[in-house]
Amino acid sequence: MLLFPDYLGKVRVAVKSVLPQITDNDIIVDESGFSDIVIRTFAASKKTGADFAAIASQVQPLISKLEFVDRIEARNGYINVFLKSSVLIVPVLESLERTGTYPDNFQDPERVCVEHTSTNPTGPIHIGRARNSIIGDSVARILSRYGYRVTTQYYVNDAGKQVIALHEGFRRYFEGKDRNVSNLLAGYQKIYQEMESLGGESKILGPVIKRYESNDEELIESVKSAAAIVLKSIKESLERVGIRIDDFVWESGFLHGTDLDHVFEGLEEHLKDENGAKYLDLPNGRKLFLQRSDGTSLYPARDLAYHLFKALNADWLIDVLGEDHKDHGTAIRYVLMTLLDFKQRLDFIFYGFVSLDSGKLSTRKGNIITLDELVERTTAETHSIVAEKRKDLEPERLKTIAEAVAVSSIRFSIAKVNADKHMIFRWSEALNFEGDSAPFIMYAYSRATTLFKDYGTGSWPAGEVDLVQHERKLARTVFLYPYYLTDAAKSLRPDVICSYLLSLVKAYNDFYSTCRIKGENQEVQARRLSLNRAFRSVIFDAASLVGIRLLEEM
RNA sequence: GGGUCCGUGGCCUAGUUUGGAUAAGGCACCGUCCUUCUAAGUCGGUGAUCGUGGGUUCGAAUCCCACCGGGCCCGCCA
Repeated sequence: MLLFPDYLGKVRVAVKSVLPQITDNDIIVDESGFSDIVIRTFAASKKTGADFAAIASQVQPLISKLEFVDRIEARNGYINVFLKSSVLIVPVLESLERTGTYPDNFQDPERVCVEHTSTNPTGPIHIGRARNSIIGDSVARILSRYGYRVTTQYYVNDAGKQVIALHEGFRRYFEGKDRNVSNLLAGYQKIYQEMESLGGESKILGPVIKRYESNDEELIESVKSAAAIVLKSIKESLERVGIRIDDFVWESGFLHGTDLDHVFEGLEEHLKDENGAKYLDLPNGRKLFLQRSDGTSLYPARDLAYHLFKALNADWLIDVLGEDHKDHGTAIRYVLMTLLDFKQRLDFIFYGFVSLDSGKLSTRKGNIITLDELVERTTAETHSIVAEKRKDLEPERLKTIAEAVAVSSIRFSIAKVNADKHMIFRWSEALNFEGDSAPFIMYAYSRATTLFKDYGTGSWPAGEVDLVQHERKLARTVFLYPYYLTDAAKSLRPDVICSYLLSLVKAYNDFYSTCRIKGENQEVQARRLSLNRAFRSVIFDAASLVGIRLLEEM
C-alpha cells in the first residue's frame, strides 16, 4: 500500500534527477487546493538561472511518466501534479478490506509514558486542569494509534504543603464530620482564608509540616488518605469525559528511597552547599534547590527521582504541564540530560492557562468552574436541543445522545486549540453546537451511517474512474489521513487531528449534498457508497483520537 | 526589571517550525435551500492596516531588530 508520502517521494526523486538544485521543501503536498502535489520552482530558477518555462519543460516529461500521475499543469512558477483518482481511494478500500482499518502499517516498538493531569488532590478538577487531561489523553491516543506502546500516568501530590493544608483544614474545622470531598474542600479553603487574615502560614502549617517531614508515619498515611478521597472524585470526573489513566504514582513514595538516593548520588559532584541546603547551578544563572538545610528533599529532587522511576519502563517520557512549569521543565531537562546522562527521550507539552471573563481560576478562592459543572450544564443543554429536534426518540436514547454530544463538544472545543494559546472560557461558546464543533463532525457520521444502512457499502469499479469534483476531494481527504496522523504524532498536537476532522467533514458535506445515491445508476452508486464507507471508517478512527463519541443516529 | 509564550475581520480559531498562487474556517449579522439518502446541514453576502515601526528578499502573517499590549515564571513552595 502506498501512502501519500510515498507518491511524494517518487515525485521528488524524479524531479531531482533533472533538477538536483531543488529542495524537498519545494516539492510538497498541496494544501492550498490547487492540486495534489505542487512543485515550486522559484528557488531552483534562481539557483540555475533557468526560467520557469525551461524548468517546466524539463520536469514535465519525467513526472508524466510516473504511473500514478494523471496530469500536470504548469503556471505562475508552480508545477501542479494531479494524481489518478484510483490511487487516492483504492489503497484505503484495500486496507479496510484486508485489515478493517486504514492506515494499517504504523508500528513502533518504543514504550511511551505520557504523564498528564497530576493536579493537586485538594479539590475537584476544574476546567483549567481539565485542559491538561484532555490534551494528555488525546496525545496518548494519537501516539497509541501511531503504533507506540503507550501508558498514561498521574503523579499524585500527597506530600506537599497544599495537601497538608487540606488535611489540617479538615482536622481543624470539620473533625468528627464526614470526611468527604466537600468537607475537605471547605476546610482547605477556610484554612487558606485563615492564614491570609492571621498572616503567615508558617504559624498554622509550620508545626504540621515539621511533623510530616520528620517522617511521622501516621500523619503521612493520614494525609495520603485525605488526598485519596479527593483523588477518587477527580478520577470519576475524568471518566465522565472518557479519560482513564493507567497508573497513579504517589509523590510520598519519593520522599525517601532508592530513586531519590540515585538522584543525589548521580549529582554528588555537582551539588553545592548553602547553609547546609543542597542546590545545583543552572545554565541561566539560577539555583535549583534539591534539599533543605534540615535535610528534607524538595520537589525538584522528588520530580527527578520520579523521572528516573518512569524511565525504568519507558523509552520516551512526555509530561503535560501548565505553562507555569516551563522553567521547571527546562531545569529538569538540563539536570537529566546533561548531569545525569539520561538516555530516554523527554518531551514537555506546555499549555496556556484557562481563565474566565471574571479573572483567573482559583481552587483556594473558590473562583472555579469544575469539570463536573461543565459536563452537567452542557449535558442539560444538549438534552434540550436533542429533545427538540428528535421528538420521535425514547427518553433513554435522548439521554445517550445528549451525553455523547456534550462530552464530545467539551473535549473538542479544548483539543482543537493549540496548547500554546491562553483560553478564556465562555459559556456562550461552550454551549454553541454549530459550526466548527463536535456535533458538526458527529452529524456527518450519522448521515453517512444512514446511507450505509439504507444502501450498503458498494464496491469500487476496476480501472480508472472519472470522479466529479466533490467525490475526488473526499477521496483525497480520506487518503491523506495518515499524513495528518503522522504530523499530530510527531508534533504532539491533538489540534492537528481536530483541523483534519473539520476539513474531512467539509469534504463530506459537499459530497453528501451534491452526490446523490438515490436515483443514480449502479456504477455511480457503487463508487459513492465506497467513498461513503471509506469516510465512515476514517472519521471514526480520527474522531476517537480526540475523544469524540460518534453516534449512528443523532 | 530579567526570562518566556501569545497578538490574524466585532468575537473565536487555522496558517508561522520549512518565506511563495486570491490570508483559510467558524460565531455573530443579512439573504438562500427541507413533498428527493438526517436543516446540529447547504449555498451566497457584509466584514482583515495579519499588534506597531523598521530591515532582509524577486517575494514576508511567516525570517531579523526595536517597540506596544496581554499571559506565565523569576521561593530552602509544589
